[in-house]
Amino acid sequence: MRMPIDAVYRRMLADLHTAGFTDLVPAHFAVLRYPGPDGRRPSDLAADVGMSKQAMNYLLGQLEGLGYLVRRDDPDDGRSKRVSMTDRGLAVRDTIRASVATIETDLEQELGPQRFAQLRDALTQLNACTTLGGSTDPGPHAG
Amino acid sequence: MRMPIDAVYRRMLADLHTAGFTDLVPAHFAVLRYPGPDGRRPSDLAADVGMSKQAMNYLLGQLEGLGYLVRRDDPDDGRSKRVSMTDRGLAVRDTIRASVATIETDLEQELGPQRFAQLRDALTQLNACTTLGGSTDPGPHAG
DNA sequence: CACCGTTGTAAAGTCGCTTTATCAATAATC
DNA sequence: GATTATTGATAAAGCGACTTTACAACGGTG
Repeated sequence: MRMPIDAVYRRMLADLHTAGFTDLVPAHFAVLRYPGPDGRRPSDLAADVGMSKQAMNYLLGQLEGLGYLVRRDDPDDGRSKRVSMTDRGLAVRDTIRASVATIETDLEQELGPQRFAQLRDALTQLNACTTLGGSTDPGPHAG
Repeated sequence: MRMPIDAVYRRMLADLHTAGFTDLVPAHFAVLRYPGPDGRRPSDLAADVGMSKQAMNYLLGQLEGLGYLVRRDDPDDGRSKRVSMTDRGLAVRDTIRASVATIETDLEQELGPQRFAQLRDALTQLNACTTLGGSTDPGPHAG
């Protein structure tokens, strides 16, 4: 189970690199994932991924430095900020979506339409079920 | 796809902790995985996991310090060493196997026998196929 | 206004690695 | 048999991706 998902991540990163976004590293997927950070607050993004605000802000700082997004003040709340994707950031988002689409097509071709649908449904069900339960909270442990 | 496997890892670690092996951390799974390090050489283990010999040796040093294994000289090759699991190490191996068995049982109960078998087969096929291809070589990148 | 919770962030530390560099033992070549 | 290349382990230093701790700015509530 571990190998296929690792392969998917490698493939996505490879697609991004060949598309010219060579400055992205795997850690950035914590930000650049569905539904994307555009218009959202750093704290909320951190909560989504299950890591600290500081760690998320560290990644956001990197992506801002690379020109993928900017953090601007929230007009409605003086404390908070809002992430706003640049054109480059939107291009990355589109590239990721295209990559995922082609990967799914490849998987469907490998497994056949029926088995692919079964796999998708099974994983979706596991996502929602409580059997594997457990919080996304990383808990107190360094590393 | 990512969420279920993360949940499995958390569950395995939780089972180990409740079984009394509270000093194990996720990184140790790189060593304590099928088929286990017993009788094997550090270099080979590193190659299996796809990381450097130094990193593997770092983990082996931790596990040796915790009393899970020892590194003794290879009688057939003066350069190399062989990993030998202690009783505690063997107990961990058994605990992991039991944990995996119960997790699979739970998944089978959640999905039903047929869907569980389908999931297993699909993932096995993806493991073997070249569509997702790509080497396990981490390549030259720090992180 | 005083109080408390929240947001962002700065600083320092930790962990799990990688790269680089030795050193010893073996294997290959002359 | 001496020299060179390869393989194995491992120490040292460094980096990336976090964490914990600490704090200042802001906002809602009494």
